[in-house]
Amino acid sequence: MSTSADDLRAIALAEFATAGYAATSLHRIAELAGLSKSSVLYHYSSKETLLEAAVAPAIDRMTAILDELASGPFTPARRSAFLDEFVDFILQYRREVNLFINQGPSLVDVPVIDRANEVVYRLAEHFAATTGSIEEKMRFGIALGGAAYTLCSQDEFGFALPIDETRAALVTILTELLAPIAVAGLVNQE
Amino acid sequence: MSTSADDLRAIALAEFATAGYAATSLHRIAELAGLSKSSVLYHYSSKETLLEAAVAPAIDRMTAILDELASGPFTPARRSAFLDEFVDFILQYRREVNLFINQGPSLVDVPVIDRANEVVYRLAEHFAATTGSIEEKMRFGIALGGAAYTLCSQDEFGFALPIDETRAALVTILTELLAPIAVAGLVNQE
DNA sequence: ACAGTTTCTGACCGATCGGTCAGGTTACCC
DNA sequence: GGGTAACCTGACCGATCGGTCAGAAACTGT
Repeated sequence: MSTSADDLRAIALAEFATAGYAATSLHRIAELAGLSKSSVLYHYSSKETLLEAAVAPAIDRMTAILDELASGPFTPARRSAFLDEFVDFILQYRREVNLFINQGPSLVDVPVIDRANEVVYRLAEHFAATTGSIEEKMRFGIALGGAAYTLCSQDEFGFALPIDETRAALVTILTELLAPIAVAGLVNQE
Repeated sequence: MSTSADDLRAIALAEFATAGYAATSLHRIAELAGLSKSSVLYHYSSKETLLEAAVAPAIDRMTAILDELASGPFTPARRSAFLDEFVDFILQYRREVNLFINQGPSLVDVPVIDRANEVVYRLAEHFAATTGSIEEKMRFGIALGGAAYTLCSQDEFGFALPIDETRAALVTILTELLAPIAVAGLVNQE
């Protein structure tokens, strides 16, 4: 609600994504926000709560996209629309996605990360279903992990690429990567 | 030299790659090796030394591949041979590569990681040169980050895919992803 | 001006971190 | 068997971690 709480959320998200959850101390977050550590713990009762607040919107958004996707047949038109939505999602929530991809496995005991891992699993399930070959699984993994890596390393290297050009390139590359999977999911051809 | 030192190196590498360098304590490594924390510090004088021992072979190998690549013109035959070598490298050193990709930016103060980041930069330079478009940069990033993600999440999910099939799929996908860049690097066509 | 609520802070706590050190244990060599 | 070097350990250190708590400071409505 207050600006301090929102500031803390944004700062924590950026630090968690770039430096890592374990490597980011509450003192560091407080320092960046111009507050004391106690104030951080006033707005968020624990470090874990802060992580949850930081990543929950991204999980909710991705869940909504998946629900919408599961509500009807996977026609080519829907496939294309989904890819656009997915790219927008990755662009808007690149820090959160990077956090899930890079630190998800090492934060399994945190409930909100489990929710995120479930969403990733649902997404993988939709693309590769149960009959996915090894190459299909790898195409999906490379697309997801690769997109997350490239987008967040932009932050880390300090410069920001023009967003519309980035989006167009991402749609091109992901469409190319996932095309065989999407076709197989639609007509299940060998 | 001794088996303890090698065991520690292997255990530390696996833990650093999956749980993260900051999140892995010397006590944890010692526990997995069946030793005391003091014994770990007997074989490696610090946690940073242990990290260096764990990742140095991968950096040396990648440096050698890049030196060889820079020693002559980038003919199609060399391009194909390089891709094979590169895929073998990623497969053999998947834990190290995953560590560089995921934690490189957050470990900039560690000298050996700086060496790794330099190697990644040399690699990127070779592919995208100075004229690389945004899409070319992203193709390279997705290939590298995506391959590292898919290979290491295999470890994390507990099962290992057949290696020859994995290698074949990886060559196919990376060739497809990097083809436009390699061609541009050779003849610099628009 | 007053009371009440929100926001913020420093002092403090137990736990764990990486690292040091003195000394015990094992293995090898003559 | 004695010496010696390699290996291993528990006790300990200062620093930092996440988190608690009592209370100061600032803002609110009346």
